[in-house]
Amino acid sequence: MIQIHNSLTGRKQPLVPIEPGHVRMYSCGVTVYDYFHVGNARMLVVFDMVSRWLRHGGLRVTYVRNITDVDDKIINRARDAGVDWRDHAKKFTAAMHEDLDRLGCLRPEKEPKASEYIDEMLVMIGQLVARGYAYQASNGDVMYDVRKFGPYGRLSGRKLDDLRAGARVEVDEAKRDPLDFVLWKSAKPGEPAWPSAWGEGRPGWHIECSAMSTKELGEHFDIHGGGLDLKFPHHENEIAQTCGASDAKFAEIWMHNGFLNIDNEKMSKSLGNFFTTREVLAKIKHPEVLRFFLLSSHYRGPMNYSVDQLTQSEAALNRLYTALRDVSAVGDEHVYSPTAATQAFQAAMDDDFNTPEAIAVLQGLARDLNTARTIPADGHKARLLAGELRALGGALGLLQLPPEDWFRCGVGAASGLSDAEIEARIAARKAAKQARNFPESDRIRDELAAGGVILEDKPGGVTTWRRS
RNA sequence: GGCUAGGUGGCAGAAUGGUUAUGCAGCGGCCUGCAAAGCCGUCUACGCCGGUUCGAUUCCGACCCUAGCCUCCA
Repeated sequence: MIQIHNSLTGRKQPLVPIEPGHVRMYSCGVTVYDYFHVGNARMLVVFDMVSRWLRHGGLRVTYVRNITDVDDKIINRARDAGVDWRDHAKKFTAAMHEDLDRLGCLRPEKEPKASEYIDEMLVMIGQLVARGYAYQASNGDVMYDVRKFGPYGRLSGRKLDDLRAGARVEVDEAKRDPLDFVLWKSAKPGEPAWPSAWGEGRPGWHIECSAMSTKELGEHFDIHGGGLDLKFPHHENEIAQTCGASDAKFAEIWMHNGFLNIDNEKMSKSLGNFFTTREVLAKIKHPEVLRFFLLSSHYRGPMNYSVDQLTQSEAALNRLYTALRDVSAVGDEHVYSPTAATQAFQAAMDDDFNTPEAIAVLQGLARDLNTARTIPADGHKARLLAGELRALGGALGLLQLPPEDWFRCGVGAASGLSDAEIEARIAARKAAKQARNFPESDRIRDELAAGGVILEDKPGGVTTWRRS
């Protein structure tokens, strides 16, 4: 039984799908106004991991992750670039898909775009107005009246009065309460606008997720997720909207991933201390390094981004792929008999997706595998362990490359020596070694090392290599 | 000010009321022409102060510190 920490209650609870055997989950994706940053990548990888693990357990999963393609930032960026906002959003949607594919994130069942759900949003706003939860303010905007929604603040554990005591609330004469938020913004010249009962305008940010999740998953579904920064006010507002419009039960479990920090400060676009996923991918050996890094600490905790951390992740993957090297090339790697490792892995993942613990299990498995492969009689055992390691890694979206591909890619792969040149150097070294001309063979090895190629002599005169 | 999450060994990062996390780094050994990789062994912990307990890093309370939210943000 999978236990999940529910942000709504602050406790773990068993996942009992509303519809037996079928989990419906929604996560708030990104706003496509620029390349997404590594902090966004964390959320995207985390919920990809969640959906994978649920499927791994035999559940049918309908995963919906939205794309916000109508928003102030997009409109502003498009205007600055002198292009239509739709084209701007399309460009960065395509870029997002490229980067996500490289990170090994599977496509969700559905990726609704806000601009395609305007009608649904207007229906929901209409329901909110009709039921007295929303009003049209003097400036034409349609506002949500938070005082009317009793449970407001439940998710974030706040009371309206506490929030007001914060004092830094904006002054907006049009609002009945400073925390009232916009459902529908009245049109301004030059901005995208749609006709509505409240005049031409465009949606506020929060309403899109209520409309899209309801349309695609229904009013009552299993998991709703996103970054911790969306807990308040975005998710709080979503609850107010969806539940206000129809007495919906909405999401059973709310999941929030922690921040990716840099220098122990939150990485965010407004602070300017961020790296785009694209930049990071260009600097590392393989996108799997970033995926591994993002899964190497528990999803709810904070984690710190640093080059050193990425290097450690790369080293960890080197170790795992080294264990798989050569062994996995033999036999059917999908056939294996689960050992205690599979059980431990499953227990870790079932306990609120404890990926660091699960990764530790993989590392223990790698040790057993390394031991088995040094014993000739254990060849079969080694193959089974390799199969198990790959299968478990696959549950996290890791370790799916042929090991040789992993070792041959690297920062020097494009600019340095070609594979053929390396092989030629190795042959020359082998000749020198056979002539017991060790100074020469060592010179060749050092030369290759300087070019980022590390040699490893194996029994039987075989030399393998890898790029550092 | 209100609310939330944390403080674990050189670094990263889990579990756990008494017993090895795991990886990297260090040290010793095996293997190797020497390396690399691997294997074996090994050293560095549990913010501070009280309490509960036969026993607490683990439970309870106070305190200190850090980060985050309270304004767009994964």
